[in-house]
Amino acid sequence: MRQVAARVGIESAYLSKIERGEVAPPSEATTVRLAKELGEDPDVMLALAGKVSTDLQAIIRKRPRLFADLIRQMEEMPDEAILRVVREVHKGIW
Amino acid sequence: MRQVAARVGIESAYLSKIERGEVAPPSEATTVRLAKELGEDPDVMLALAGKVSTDLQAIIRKRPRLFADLIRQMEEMPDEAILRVVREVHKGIW
DNA sequence: ATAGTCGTGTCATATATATGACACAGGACG
DNA sequence: CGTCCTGTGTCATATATATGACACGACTAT
Repeated sequence: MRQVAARVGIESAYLSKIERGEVAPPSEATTVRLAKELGEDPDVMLALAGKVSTDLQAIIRKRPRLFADLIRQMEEMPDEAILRVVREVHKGIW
Repeated sequence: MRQVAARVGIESAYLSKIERGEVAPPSEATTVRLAKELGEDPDVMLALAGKVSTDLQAIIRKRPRLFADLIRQMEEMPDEAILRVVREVHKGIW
């Protein structure tokens, strides 16, 4: 634990508390470094920490109405359907 | 100003500072109440305040990878293309 | 047994976030 | 001219956020 903490750049005591949920989840930067160290997806890790990465937020804020509508509409769609959209979009069909 | 402030539930002095950017943008709740009072779109208002509404964030956090990919891919798409997706999705094609 | 390692409890902040309270200077208005 | 309203400057917090420092009891390996 001390080694992971050192690599992440935080105190081991702090890491211990984080793991056991004794303290609030760490800042975005710390969470991301931790995710990398543990080989986890940063976005997933941030979600577990109850956060959404600021770069995603920045994208949304550039066109709030558009993205707000899109995301709210997709709330109830099954994963599979969203994945299709992602792939279609990726192929540059739009 | 005092009337708007009163309806929004904040001090007029505070509202004054908010308008002139002398203080950081208010909390999400206050920003939304202000938006409603001024007849603005809450999502747009929040965007101006540098925020993204927590309900959108909650939707994203439920499926972080999916939405993270989707949003990042749409970053460079023109408004029009995103609008098409929104409408298609709305029609229940997916 | 003892020295080192491990996770963890306790205490202390430092910085940000979000807002209230109050008083005051300038102009409008009767 | 005095009153009243308007926006604003100053000061004060209260609560959250994010983390460090240190010491201690349990265990492990020599």
